[in-house]
Amino acid sequence: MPDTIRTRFAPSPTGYMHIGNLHTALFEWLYARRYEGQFVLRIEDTDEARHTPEAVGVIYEGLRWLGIDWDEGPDVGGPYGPYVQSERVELYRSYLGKLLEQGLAYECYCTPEELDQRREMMRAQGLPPRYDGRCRTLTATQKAEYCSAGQPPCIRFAAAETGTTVVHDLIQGEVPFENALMGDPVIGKTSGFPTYHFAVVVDDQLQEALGFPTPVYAHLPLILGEDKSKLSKRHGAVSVVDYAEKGFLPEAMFNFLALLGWSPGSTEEILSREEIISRFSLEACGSSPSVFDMAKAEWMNSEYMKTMPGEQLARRLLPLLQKEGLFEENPTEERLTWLAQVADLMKERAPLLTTFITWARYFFTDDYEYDEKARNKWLTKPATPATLHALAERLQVLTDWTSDTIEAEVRALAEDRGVGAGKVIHPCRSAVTGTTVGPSLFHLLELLPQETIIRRLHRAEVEFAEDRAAD
RNA sequence: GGCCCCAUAGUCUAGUGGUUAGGACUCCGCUCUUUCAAGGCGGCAGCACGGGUUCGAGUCCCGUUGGGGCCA
Repeated sequence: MPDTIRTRFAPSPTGYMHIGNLHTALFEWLYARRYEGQFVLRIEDTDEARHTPEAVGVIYEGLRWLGIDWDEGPDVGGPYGPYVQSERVELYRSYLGKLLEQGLAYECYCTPEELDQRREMMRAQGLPPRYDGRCRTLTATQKAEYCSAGQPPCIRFAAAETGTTVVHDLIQGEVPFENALMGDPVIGKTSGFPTYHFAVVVDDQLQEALGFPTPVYAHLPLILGEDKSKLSKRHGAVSVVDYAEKGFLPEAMFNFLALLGWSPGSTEEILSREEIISRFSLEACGSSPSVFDMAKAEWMNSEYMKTMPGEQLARRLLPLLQKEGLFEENPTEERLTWLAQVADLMKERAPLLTTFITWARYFFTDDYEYDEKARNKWLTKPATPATLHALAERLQVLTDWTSDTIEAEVRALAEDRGVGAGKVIHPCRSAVTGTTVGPSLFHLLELLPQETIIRRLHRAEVEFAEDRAAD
């Protein structure tokens, strides 16, 4: 075991960040933090065709969203830079050259068509389709011929043809590979770029050349979709921004992902970031893939929302509300305090920030729908318009707008009419919020301006009185 | 197709030879409340299969099946 743990996360900048990649990054980060080592970010963009600066930004954002920081990386630098592979091509080229010189690699002039054809033949014969190594033994004259024909070679590694290579993996155990089964892998493309595999190996092994111990691998199990196949785009939301946009709190996602493939060894489920770091270990990581269960992820998110102070929750809600046009761009301190009160009142219910906003819409606008249950069960009842009218008249004259005074009026009205309080409460809730569910009615009324409530009561009174007249 | 890894309820998992197999999500009841989408209480449901080893196997070994990964 090396004295200093160094873990590396090496994503390709593909323009979006998969939640499975984030899971991998999290575990590597946890391991580094647990043992006070370094977490290194390296961008693997040797696939020249597809890297853009924005795509690298997506990776940064995904990691930052979850609260993962890196000790070395393209933007922060570090002693073993550069940390973007495309900036290291000269380095890889020099290693390719070295291998060629030593006869450990050779130039291969086979065309993709020829290779395909031969693979097909081998398959037809029931043989494993692997490169037959024919270019290994090309003579100088043959090479010259190909060259003059203008055909650029790729470079292959002359792999051992017998024996077994054993890779030690901290999670998967000893993983032996039969050398005979593997063809000579391409390590340099015809374009002169190194292949992904070669670059990775050079980068990892370079640490050894620089006096670090041989890198040790730990292959984490993958995340699967609900149908148990590898999580991919067709499973719907898989990119990190999708979860952020859905309204997941990063701390909840952190907790949830940590528990996917790792267990603290107890029955605790809600664990803080610090607890997770201090209790993390590779031994406690499972080695079988696990399914991403959205229902449980939402449950965990709701747990975090419930325990979060309203003030803090309000800050998370604010940008989403503004985006929906439900909140002003430059709110006053007073308005933020009010939002915190709304958050406290509603946070028991919603599983996500977005559902919170949907469910709490009536706090921010008069523009909400009456849902089916509110209409059928209360609003269209014959007595309702009169009840709403009477309630509005009583509430209108209140000089002190608090849940207590409101409750007193509501109950007094019910008593006057000789009905249970529910006969006033339910129509009122339906009229003022458009729905039959929600928090304590008197507390929610208290948080809305008196005139807003009066207006909404009258509006519903008129609308449903007319409704019946039209029938 | 070859090689490797894995296998506890629908899902995430605890469990390292002797447990009534524990927890959580989901689902379903009941209950409280002015409502539930919240709270409280309860329930359904699991060691993939077949052989061994052992006094005794979820736990160890072999095979089968299934899933996943890597290679091509």
